[in-house]
Amino acid sequence: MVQGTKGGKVFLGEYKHTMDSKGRVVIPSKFRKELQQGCVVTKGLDNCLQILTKKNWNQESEKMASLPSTDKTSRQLRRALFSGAVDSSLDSAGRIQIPENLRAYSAIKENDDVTVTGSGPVIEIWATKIWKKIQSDSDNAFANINEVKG
Amino acid sequence: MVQGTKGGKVFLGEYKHTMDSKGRVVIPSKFRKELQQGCVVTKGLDNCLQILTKKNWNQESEKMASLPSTDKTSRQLRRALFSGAVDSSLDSAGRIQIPENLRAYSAIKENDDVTVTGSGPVIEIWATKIWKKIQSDSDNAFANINEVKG
DNA sequence: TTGCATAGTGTCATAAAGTGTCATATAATG
DNA sequence: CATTATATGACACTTTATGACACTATGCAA
Repeated sequence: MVQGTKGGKVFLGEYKHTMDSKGRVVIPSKFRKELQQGCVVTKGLDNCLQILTKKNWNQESEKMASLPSTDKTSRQLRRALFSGAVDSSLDSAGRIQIPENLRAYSAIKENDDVTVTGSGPVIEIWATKIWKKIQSDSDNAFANINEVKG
Repeated sequence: MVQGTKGGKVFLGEYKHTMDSKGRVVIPSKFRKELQQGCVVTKGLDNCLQILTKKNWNQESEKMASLPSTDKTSRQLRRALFSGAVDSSLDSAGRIQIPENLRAYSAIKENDDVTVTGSGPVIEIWATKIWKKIQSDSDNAFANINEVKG
């Protein structure tokens, strides 16, 4: 979804947190500066959530908004993109509120362990359970590539 | 039908409510500000209802009005748009009344579950039953695109 | 017309969800 | 180790959602 954001911030790293009893998740302090001006949370692949800076979101969504809604596929894309997104911002403690539908999508419940990762132009939020599985897959793929190359 | 509202409010998110016993539906608080000055409810495609801000409605209806009435599809679209539309507004509790004909169109009955979604320039109201189906279609279309894009 | 039924509107009380703030615990940094 | 920053939980507070109920308007039939 998000790609080729030339010159934009690159988010790196992996952080463990928990969702609090009110559905909030702490954003690692290293990521906060870029999100101070507001951010958008959307559904990502493999049940993760993505946090985009306002700037990245605008780039993505403007394409969508201008598609003709007479075309069925366009309508579907638009609905998926917009209905799965939320305007958000950090509170004074550096947290964001995850709305119900996105909590359901990501399978993160109150008090669950959450992994927040920097993934280049976007930040991803995972149920730690799911992240562990994905990570081992990714690591294997990475190892295999290096086997072949090296 | 509705598209390309550059710079206008972009509605985001998915909210679950019910229609009350009098045919009213709560509008999520995040959407209310833009509708305070009045709104228009129309029939949308795929059995949803759409809520447009006054501003968007004016833009749309002007486009429609200017379509050639020699073209059959244009005439049909125009009739559907205008005859299915109602001027409306939020009550003091943030709800709108859905008139009988639109309830029938959208298959939403008293006390039914309703899903309200932000879909960019417009707000859509769905019978939750129908939304669930539409959503999985939309999500699939969306996922496919992202797979391809990488 | 009067009375009745139905649909719609407005308001309130309660419940639920979300937000903000603070105190303490933990970790990071020099 | 001392200092600072960050994370977490607790709690108070605000906003929003929901259902109930009374009131108004409208149409229909006796």
